[in-house]
Amino acid sequence: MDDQTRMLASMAGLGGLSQADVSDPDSVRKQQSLGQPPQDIGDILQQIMAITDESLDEAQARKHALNCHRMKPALFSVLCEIKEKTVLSIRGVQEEDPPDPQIMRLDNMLLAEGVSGPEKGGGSAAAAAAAAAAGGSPNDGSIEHSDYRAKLAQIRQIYHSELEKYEQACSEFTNHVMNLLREQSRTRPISPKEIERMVAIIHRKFSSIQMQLKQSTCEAVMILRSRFLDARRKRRNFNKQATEVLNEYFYSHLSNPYPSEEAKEELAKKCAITVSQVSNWFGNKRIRYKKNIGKFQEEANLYAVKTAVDAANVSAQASQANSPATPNSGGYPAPCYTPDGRL
DNA sequence: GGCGATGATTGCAG
DNA sequence: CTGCAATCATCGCC
Repeated sequence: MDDQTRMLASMAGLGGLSQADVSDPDSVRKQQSLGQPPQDIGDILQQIMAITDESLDEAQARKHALNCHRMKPALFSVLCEIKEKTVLSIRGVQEEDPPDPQIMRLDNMLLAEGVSGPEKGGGSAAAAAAAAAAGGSPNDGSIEHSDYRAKLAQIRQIYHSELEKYEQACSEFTNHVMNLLREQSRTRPISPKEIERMVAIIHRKFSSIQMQLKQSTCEAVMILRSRFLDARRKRRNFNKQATEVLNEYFYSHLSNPYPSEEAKEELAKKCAITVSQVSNWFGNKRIRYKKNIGKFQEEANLYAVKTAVDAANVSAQASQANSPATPNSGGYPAPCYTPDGRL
């Protein structure tokens, strides 16, 4: 016990004590017994600060001297002994870290979105499923789809390159620390278990950084999805032919512009849009027509003429003049040719 | 960029 | 559920 104390005391003042002092522990004891500290703390600090002014060679020489010190093996064994005792208490603190549920959630989502999974298939499958769920129109679906995939691939690429960078940095840092610890284990006792623990700590730190990366990647994917799959955002005007077909039907049924389910299906097929899009169109058209008949007058006349011509063609073929196809009783007011555009 | 047109959504009534 | 009315969000022209 007394020997150990003496040795530790010498160790503590090693930097500041001369070789003679160290080799004579009694001198330290004498100092202590007189109520004086082994060495003034200011001196020690000065010594430490002085190290930064030393050249690397000097430091190396000092280190070498320390390693070759004749007291070194003895001190080392004492430190090992003390370490052995303290490690026992540390061991209890060690916790087995279970897989973080948040990381698992993020991983699952990235996998489902095809960001972290295999290169092909996953992403497009997810996009296809999402597009199907959104009920995208068949005509522009492929364009949207490829655009979505391109963006997703971009996110995927950034994610993987960042992940690789983090992993590389992690392993580099781990190696560096391990080398440092191995180097230090020559002068102080460091068990493999401790190195392992340090590596685990480093990995935990890096995995928390990775989690941030995963989190922001998930956010990016969510934003992408909402941008591309929100039907309102991906609105495309119907093509000219589709609008013409719909308008033709609307103005030729102005008295009752409510297509039956069959008529809607027929129109949907003709226009290459969905039935609900046909319903939307008619809903919008009715309300907008009613709100401002004047504005639609020209259009209405155009289609009235068109249907009349069509009807005339049909009747000419039948060698019979029929009435126009526009019945007009009890429905929306039909347009007329007033110069001020009012009815 | 402003602005009207237009397809989609939402909330409500019947 | 359907239709209406208001509103949103984007398109496309100037």
